[in-house]
Amino acid sequence: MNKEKFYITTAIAYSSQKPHIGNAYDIVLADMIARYKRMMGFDVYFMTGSDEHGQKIEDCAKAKGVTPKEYVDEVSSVIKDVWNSLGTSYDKFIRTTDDYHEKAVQAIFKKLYEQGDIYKSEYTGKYCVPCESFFTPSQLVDGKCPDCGRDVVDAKEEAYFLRLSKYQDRLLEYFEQNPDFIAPESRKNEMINNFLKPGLADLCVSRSSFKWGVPVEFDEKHVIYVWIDALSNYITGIGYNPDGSSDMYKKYWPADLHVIGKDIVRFHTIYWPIILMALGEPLPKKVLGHPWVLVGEDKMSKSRGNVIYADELAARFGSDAVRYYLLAEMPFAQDGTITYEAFIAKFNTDLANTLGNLVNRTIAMTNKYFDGTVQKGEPVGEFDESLISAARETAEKYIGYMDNYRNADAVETVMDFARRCNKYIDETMPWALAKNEEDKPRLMTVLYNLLDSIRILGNLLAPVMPVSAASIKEQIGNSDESLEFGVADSYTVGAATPLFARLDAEKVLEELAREAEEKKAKAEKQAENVITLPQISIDDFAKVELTTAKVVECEPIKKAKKLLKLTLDDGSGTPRTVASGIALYYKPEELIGRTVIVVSNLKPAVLCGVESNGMILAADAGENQIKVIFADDVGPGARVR
RNA sequence: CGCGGGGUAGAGCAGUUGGUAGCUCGUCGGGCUCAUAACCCGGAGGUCGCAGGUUCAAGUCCUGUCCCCGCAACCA
Repeated sequence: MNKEKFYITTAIAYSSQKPHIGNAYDIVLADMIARYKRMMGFDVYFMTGSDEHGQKIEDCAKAKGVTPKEYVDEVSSVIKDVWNSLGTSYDKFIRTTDDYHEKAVQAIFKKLYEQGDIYKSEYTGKYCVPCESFFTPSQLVDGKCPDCGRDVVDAKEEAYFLRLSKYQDRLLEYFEQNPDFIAPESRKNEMINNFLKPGLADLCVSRSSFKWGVPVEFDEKHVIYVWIDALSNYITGIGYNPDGSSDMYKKYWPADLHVIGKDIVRFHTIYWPIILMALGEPLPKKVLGHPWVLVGEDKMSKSRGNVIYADELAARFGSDAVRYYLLAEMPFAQDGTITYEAFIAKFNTDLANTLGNLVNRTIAMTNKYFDGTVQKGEPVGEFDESLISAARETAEKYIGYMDNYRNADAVETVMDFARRCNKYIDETMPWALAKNEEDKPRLMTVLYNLLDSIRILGNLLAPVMPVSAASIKEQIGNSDESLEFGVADSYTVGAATPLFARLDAEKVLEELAREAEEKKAKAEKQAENVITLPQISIDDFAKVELTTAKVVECEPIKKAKKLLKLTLDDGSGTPRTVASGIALYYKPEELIGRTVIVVSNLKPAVLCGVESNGMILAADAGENQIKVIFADDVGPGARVR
């Protein structure tokens, strides 16, 4: 018997910091699919890992005073711990610092270079001589080096480029021939319209401004662009090497599914296929770009202080509950939301009340009325047919949804069946049957029907909640994995132990609020110790010319979301135009007539088509708040020192 | 006019090829007692963003318009 293979991967987690629950959704979703495919008889290989190179990591390590390798060793193990705390069943955890991976990436780069898909050219940009660094125009601060503040010069640097343009048409063709390649479909349109149709510019695939990466084998002052390095994990992890691949690679590639976040769809549906085309390897069958997990309305971010970590949630509520929430609550294409309130509500209604209680009451009755053992009876009674056909339909619908990766719909279908089972109890009223000896056979049939339904429920839920599914099997004393009704001859149940204990919402929320307070206090303490800029002399400060100026006119800049165009009277007689990124915080009319402080000797710069001569002083007043510093009691044109 | 997605009961969401607007939570009322104060039934609650159009018939197709969210550019 030759089982069909199914190779599934997640995005590898970037090892700059501990992953939050949004990052964890990626692997939980992939894990559900992997477990489901195993259940359906596939030979599944499930890979995840960590992405450990790049400038950001080099910077993080420097800030912490450790080597990059020490830094990623630490973070990578944290990532692994978080994944494990969620009971994910990956077969392999690849690290991009693994020796074989780095060697394979070098070989890939070399092969592409030798066949001309990667070529050496020049990268033009702004260069700071003392810092020996290149910057893009957008990285510059006041037109100067963001690191040292000195002038930058136009300069060229040699770099390697990947010929994306050469493969553009072939990729477009592939999209057309494989309409299911990108899911959801809206993401596909975005890629085609935004990137493919305007034309692809060749991608710069080497860096020489930092060292923490895979060196180009034949030109060691360059390191390979992190995305080339990271994407390659999908093939190097199963043994690909241009100089000779493993049998495993031949068996599993191409991947059946890449599960990734919607933010990196571009890399997986444009760059990655092109790399594979250039290597002469088949393309993955499908890329699933899932939405994000938001906290309330907002994106999770450390600076907002609203980060929820999966492992902490799992420690408190259990890994199954976390998995259940993510898989049941996340829409297919739109961003989903997590809040503690919603989490607790879902936990209580679905897991404790509907499912847990169903299992509990059924087993309790089996013990109470039959000492734990019931035989299969004739399902002839009223309501039986309806229950049994519901069981069958549930399995069918579930499979249909799962095959299309509609996880939330699949879970919902299963919970519907659990509700149907609860209804069956009310319909048949076992407690009434128990009162008459002649109804005992009927009562036995009812309980058997319930137990067999619960068995199916457990099996369907196994990909979502492996721990609870195992507990259900144990409690009903049957581990038959068939999804068909009536396969068991009899049941001998164990003791009834609640699957999920109801949560006292108020109490839990209070506790969480208290802990959040403590955390915040701690974070603030740490914030006091943050590294500030190096000290400067009074002469340095004297280079900055600050002047008060009255806002004469103010209007939004059409093409920009965050910019306001201000016309200022700075006492010089000629109006001064300044662009300022405060459109989200101030309306034009709020500023007209007020006096602000402007950095008046700043080099002009063009922003969204507007020439800006100077910069308004404003304070970052807490999260997501910017406050302009006003000097209304001083007239315009005064020097500020 | 940069590209894309969305606006459906108090909240969160479904609504294939146009044909009586559904689900979960919440809410109100009722029932039951096997069970984790759980379970079951019923009611209330929606001009399907707005305005036009096509049609015997539109949440579903077309046009215009407003708002929200991503991506891109820009946060001097």
